[in-house]
Amino acid sequence: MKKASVNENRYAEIDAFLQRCMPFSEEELEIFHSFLTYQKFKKKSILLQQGEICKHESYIIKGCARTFYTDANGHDITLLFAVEDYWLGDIASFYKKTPSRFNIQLIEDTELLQIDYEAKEALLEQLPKFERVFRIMVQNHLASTQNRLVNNIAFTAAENYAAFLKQFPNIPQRVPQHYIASYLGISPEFLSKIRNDKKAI
Amino acid sequence: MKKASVNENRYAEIDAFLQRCMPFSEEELEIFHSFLTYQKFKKKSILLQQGEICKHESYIIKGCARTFYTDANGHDITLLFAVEDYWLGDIASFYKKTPSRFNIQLIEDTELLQIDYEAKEALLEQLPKFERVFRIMVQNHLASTQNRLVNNIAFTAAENYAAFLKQFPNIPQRVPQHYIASYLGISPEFLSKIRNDKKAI
DNA sequence: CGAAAATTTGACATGACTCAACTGGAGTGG
DNA sequence: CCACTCCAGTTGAGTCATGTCAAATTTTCG
Repeated sequence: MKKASVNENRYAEIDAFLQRCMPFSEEELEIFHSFLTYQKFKKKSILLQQGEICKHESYIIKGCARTFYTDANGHDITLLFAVEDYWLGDIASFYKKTPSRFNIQLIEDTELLQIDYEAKEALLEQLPKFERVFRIMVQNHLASTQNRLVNNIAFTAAENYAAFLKQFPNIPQRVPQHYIASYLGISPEFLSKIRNDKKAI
Repeated sequence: MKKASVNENRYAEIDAFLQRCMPFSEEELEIFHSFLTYQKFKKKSILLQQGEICKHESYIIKGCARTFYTDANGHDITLLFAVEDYWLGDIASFYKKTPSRFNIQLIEDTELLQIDYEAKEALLEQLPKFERVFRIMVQNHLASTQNRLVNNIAFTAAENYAAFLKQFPNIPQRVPQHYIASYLGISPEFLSKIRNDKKAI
């Protein structure tokens, strides 16, 4: 009895996520759940490695991860810090089965709900409504990536850092500072100096 | 007779565009066409102004445009050069009816097929297959925006310029050089210097 | 507690910007 | 069709933002 209720809870957040896009019946949600796999991973696990095919899209129930690109000199560029209620994956790799452009690494112990390509296609076949859910998700992701691109070009590192703190006030407590530098596209040393300058004012 | 065939031709490219996503019947295509509006615009027209609501998504049959953000200092950042077979719009503004983040300006006389919000929703209602088409379009757009973000951070301006020439070999003949600088996120003077250095080698 | 990792700090190097002056071509009105 | 203007592109000097490298310090975690 108790166990069953724990298992149901597993889907509470993702169901709420869906309902924010459009209404779903209990039955539809249950079909949806049947395509998902629940997985726990330890902190520092690599969920996806640059160059490999991205096999899953993953919804974060609990935990924290970052998606990043490693360039030829071994420098990272962080594309995303993902926490509860975010999705992880390299969309291009997942759909085209091309080598992934990014790494995904867990920053905390993390619980995921995963869906693989075949399951996702089957879900979309059975419940075409989900096309719209995923379209909306991607649209939002695109809009925020466009904003980042513009900000990165238009503003100084200090301005971008201030905007980051405002937009993600809870991220700095959860991720090391040099990852934030890598998100902003600056060196860790320079971020340290920015923080110091700010304190002085 | 002749006129009819000209009108049909109007849809040749966009139909091919769709068929590259998934198969469509003649009938489905005709329904699709019925939601589109054909429009011609003069060079230098402003299709969308930052701050206004984006009322249409526009497919380019013929012509050239750029999407750009103007920052507080009046500097432009070009997000996209769009030519034949591209779509234009500010996706966030279009769906959420929020003020547009970007300007869209035509660089050449341009022929478009446009769809507005109501028409798009009606199309999706009538032919839910289109959810998938638009999802795929947005996914591709997201993937290329992610790549741009990474390149912008990871590479020097000279490297990004070389990559741009490789990826879009025909754009430089169609758009002024300072727009390319604005796409790369550098000053026009600096692009000029990069070009000069390159010649010297 | 000790080792390893993260952060800070400072000196120096460099990529990219600004400003101003100059050149050259394209469009326009007389 | 010429003369004029205006905008795009180039060039150079000086400056600023940010990077690199190395060393010192602090924090984290086994």
